[in-house]
Amino acid sequence: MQLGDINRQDGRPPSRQIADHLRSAIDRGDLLPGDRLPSEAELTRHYSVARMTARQAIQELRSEGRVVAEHGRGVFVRMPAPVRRLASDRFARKHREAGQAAFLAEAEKAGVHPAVDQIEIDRSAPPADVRERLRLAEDDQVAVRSRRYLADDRPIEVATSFLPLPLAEGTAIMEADTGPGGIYARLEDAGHVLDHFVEEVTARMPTADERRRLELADGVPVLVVVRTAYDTAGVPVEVCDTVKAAPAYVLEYDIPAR
Amino acid sequence: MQLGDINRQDGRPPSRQIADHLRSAIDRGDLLPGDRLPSEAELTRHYSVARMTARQAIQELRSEGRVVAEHGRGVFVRMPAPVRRLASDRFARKHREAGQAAFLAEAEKAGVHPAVDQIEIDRSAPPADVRERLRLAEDDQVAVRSRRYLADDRPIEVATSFLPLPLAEGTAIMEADTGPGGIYARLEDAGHVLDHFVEEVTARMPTADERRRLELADGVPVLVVVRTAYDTAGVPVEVCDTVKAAPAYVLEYDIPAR
DNA sequence: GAGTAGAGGACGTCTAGACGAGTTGCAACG
DNA sequence: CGTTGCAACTCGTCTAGACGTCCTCTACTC
Repeated sequence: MQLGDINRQDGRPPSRQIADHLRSAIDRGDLLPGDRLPSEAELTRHYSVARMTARQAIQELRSEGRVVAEHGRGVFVRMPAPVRRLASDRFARKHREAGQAAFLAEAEKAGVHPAVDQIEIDRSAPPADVRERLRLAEDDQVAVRSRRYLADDRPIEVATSFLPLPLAEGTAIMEADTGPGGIYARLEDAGHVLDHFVEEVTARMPTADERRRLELADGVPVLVVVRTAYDTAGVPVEVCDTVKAAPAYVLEYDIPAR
Repeated sequence: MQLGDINRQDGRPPSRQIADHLRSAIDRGDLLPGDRLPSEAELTRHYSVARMTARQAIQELRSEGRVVAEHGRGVFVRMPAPVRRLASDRFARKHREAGQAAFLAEAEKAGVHPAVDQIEIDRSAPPADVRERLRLAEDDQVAVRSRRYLADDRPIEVATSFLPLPLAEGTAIMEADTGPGGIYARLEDAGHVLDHFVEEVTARMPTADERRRLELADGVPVLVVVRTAYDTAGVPVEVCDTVKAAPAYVLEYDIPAR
C-alpha cells in the first residue's frame, strides 16, 4: 500500500496529512471494506511520529465513520451496512391487509432476517411534544409501546409509539403481539380509519443510550423520524418516535406537485 | 458549578467520568447554550489529571456535537441552531406562481436573512446515479447548477441540480439568475409541467469538503436529500442533490394512507 | 482619547514513554 | 492429538511536558 510521506513544511499538521493519506487509500480502493489499516506501530515507524499523532489521524477517520477500531485486533475499513429502503407507500392499506406487521413482511421480502425485541408496554403521561401532537389535555395519559428492530441480528432502529389511552386500552395494542397488521390494523378495527401520516425527519448524533441500544460505532449519526397518524376525522391517533441507525436507511417520499 | 470527583476505583476511565460530569451539568442546565466550559487548565487542576485527559473528555462532548471549541477563547455549549422547517407542500405550484425562488420567499417569511452564493453552472457527463435517475444514455450530457444557501450569513445547505442538457440549454436555467419561480418555473415555461417529486433522504457525517463549505463544527452530521422531479409525461426532468447541515433542518412529509 | 504593544490565558498539536486489556497464534505439555 | 499457557501484537488510556497560534484585556504611548 502506498502511503507517501509527511511534509513538515506543509501548513497542515502531520496528523491531518496522515489521515488524508489513509482516506485517499480507502477512496482509491487500496483499502477495501473489512481490510485492516496499518497498525499504530506501523504508522509510527513509517512516518516517524509519536504514537499519539498516529492515533489522532485514526481518530479523525473514526469520527467520520469511515473506519472502526477493534480492541486487540486492529482498525478496519467500515463494512457498508445493508440498507433498508423505506418507500413512501409503506403504510398503504394494501400492505396492512396482507396481514403482517409492516417491518417483518418487508424485511423478509428483502432477504434479511428480521426480529423485534425489547418490547415494553406502559401507561404514562406523555412528553410535551407528544402531548401537543396528539392534542391532549394537561393530565391525559397515553399508552406507550417501545421496541427495537433488528435485521440479521443487528439492531437498526428503536421505536416508541404513543396513543391516547382510551384508544388503546382493552385492545391488542396493549399486548406484546398486536396481531395481524399491527397497531394500525387494530386502530381501524376500532373504527379509526387512517387517512394520512405526517413524518418529521431530522438527523443528529446519538445519545450514549441510543449508541448502546443500536450498537453504533463512533461517528455514526441517527435519523429521527417522528410520525403522526391521523384518522379520517382529522384526529391524531398515534405518534411514533423512531431512532434509526443512519447508514442502514434510505427514506423515500413521493411529493405531488399539486 | 458542581463537578464532583473522579473515582479511580470506578471501572470507567477518568476521561469518561469527566465527560459525564460535564454532560450532566449541561443537561441539568448548570451550563446553558453559549456558556463557557471550565478551561482545560481548570479541569486539570480540579480533577488532578494530565491535560490530555481533560482534553479527551472535551473531545467526547465535541464528537457528540454538544460543545464547540473556539481557538483562543474556550469551549462553549452549542447554541441551538435556527431551524428551517421544510413542509411537504414546499413545491406546490401556488408557491412557484407567487413568483419568487422557493428558498428566498420562505426564509424571508420565517424572519431570517437568506442568501445564495457560490453559484456555478456547467455542462458535463453526469455521475452514474444521476444518469440512472434521469434515464440517460451512456454519453448524454447534463447541465449542472450548484449553489450554496445561507441563512443569516450562516451556510446551511449546498445543492447541485442536474438536468438533461437539451432541456436546459438556451433557457435561464443556464444563467446565474433563473428568474421568478426558479428552475421549476423555467421547466414549465418550456412545456414540462411538473407532476410529482421523489425525495430520497439519508444522513451521514460530512466529507472534509462539505464540512468546510457548510462551516460545520465537529460532530455535526448532514442530511442528504436527493430529489427527482417528474413531468406529467412521467419523464424525469431534474435531479437535485442537496447536503444540509442537519441541526438546521426538519423535513416534513405528508403520506396518504391510501 | 485613540491607538498599540504586550502579557496571559485559551485551545491545537506533538513528543516519548508507561501500563492495561483484548486477541491470536504457536509451542510446549499432558 | 487436543489442550493449555504464554508471548507478541493490537488498541485504550494516562502522564508530563513542550511549543505554537489565536484571542482578549490591560497598560502604556502619543
